[in-house]
Amino acid sequence: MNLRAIKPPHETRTRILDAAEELFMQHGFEATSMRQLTAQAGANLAAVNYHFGSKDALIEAVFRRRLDAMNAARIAELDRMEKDAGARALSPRQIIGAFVGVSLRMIEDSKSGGRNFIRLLGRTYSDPQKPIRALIGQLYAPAMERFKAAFERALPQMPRDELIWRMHFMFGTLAYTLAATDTVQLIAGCKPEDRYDARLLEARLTAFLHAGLLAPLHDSADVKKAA
Amino acid sequence: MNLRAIKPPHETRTRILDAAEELFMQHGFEATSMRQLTAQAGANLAAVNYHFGSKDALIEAVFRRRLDAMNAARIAELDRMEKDAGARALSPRQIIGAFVGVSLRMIEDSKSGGRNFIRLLGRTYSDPQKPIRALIGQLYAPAMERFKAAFERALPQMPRDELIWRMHFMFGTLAYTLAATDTVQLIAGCKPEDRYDARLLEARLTAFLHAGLLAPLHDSADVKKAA
DNA sequence: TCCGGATTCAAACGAACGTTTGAATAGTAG
DNA sequence: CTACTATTCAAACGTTCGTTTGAATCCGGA
Repeated sequence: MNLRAIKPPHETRTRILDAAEELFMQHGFEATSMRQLTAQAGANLAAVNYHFGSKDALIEAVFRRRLDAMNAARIAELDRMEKDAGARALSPRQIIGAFVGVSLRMIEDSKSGGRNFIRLLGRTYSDPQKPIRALIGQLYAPAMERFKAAFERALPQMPRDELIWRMHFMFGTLAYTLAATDTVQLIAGCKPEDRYDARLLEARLTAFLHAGLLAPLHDSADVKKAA
Repeated sequence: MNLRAIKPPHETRTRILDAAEELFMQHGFEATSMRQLTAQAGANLAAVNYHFGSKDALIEAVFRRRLDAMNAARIAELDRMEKDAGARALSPRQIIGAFVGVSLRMIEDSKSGGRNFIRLLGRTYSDPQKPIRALIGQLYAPAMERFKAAFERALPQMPRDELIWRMHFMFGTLAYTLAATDTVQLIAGCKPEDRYDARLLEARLTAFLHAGLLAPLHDSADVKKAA
């Protein structure tokens, strides 16, 4: 009977995913042991292998649970804005907003544990393990294509390869900002209480990314000068 | 006798550091075992503990070997430029160039293994292990202070906290760019042969960072609109 | 009530980990 | 050559890891 969804909808499964999200974020994948993880989830050591098959499969499940929905939300916001705009092209600022807004709104929701996931995600973009990055890349691919197309339409005069690099830079800035919101204290003794004012952070980040995306094109003189 | 510096100047030590740099970059700290590491270095398994004391101490040594020199080079370049400028203030572009130039020049040098280190460094900024990030932060602190002061002089009209965040964003963009120069292929089927044209990358990155740093200040209307 | 699949549990497995040990070797100063 | 220190080496240590096993327990449907 696959009616498990009615009464306890994978209660243990969910608790394991939540615990994994938090511990993976705090300590990383390798440094989080199954014993530590199942203990935090209030489950038996064997529960992970029973419900997910292996630790690697659990890692994948942690990302699939949230990332599909996140990227679907991004694409939906883009669709909605394009429908509202009718024939007019979207502004770069709107497109950026659709991309970073989803992440930053999730960071505010400390209830459902979305914050843990966002920080975990930011870390994982540059994870040394190739299969993990491959998974992330695969889950991101559809949204990436969609946003690339939107930017190309909004910035028809920008060379294709330049746009790709600027998207790369923007993506990196977002990833790092999400992953290392505590590192900013290293730059300055920043008061930690306003670290998570997501609206202010969104305004700051959007202003930075927007300006970077629309930066004047470097000319070959710059390249020669840098040599 | 501590004349070891004449004939074989810590030959084994150096080989271990080189191997560690490469393997840590490829697989991360935890996923790199001492057996794998010493095998690649052509040394005995016990050599790491003999020369460094422990695996953690080796990790620290890997960063100390390069990071002190890197930040000294950054500060020296800043000093030189300020001396050349005399009473005039440095331009933001010059300061950015001093910061990213050192990293990007190191990525070209595939001979001494600097490239491995740069990519390893980019990854480590967002390493989940707190002591590792603390070490990096500590090694970076002097240069960070120096650059913050330089930016404050170049941009006296910019609010202090805004500048800190923009430095944070710039730092993140650089870190991610260094760490994930292969991820750009996920955005588009980028030809891998020009991935490491460091001069072109420096021009692109500098243009992006410069525009982001000088972005118009967001006003409170943006924040309200984003809500 | 009793059955049968789903889930939980305690216990154990073999493998791999970082580290330690004590003997063997290399290389130099006296 | 001898004595001594620095280094290398093979072997083993105890621990922890992810996973497996087989019995115990839960629980809805006949």
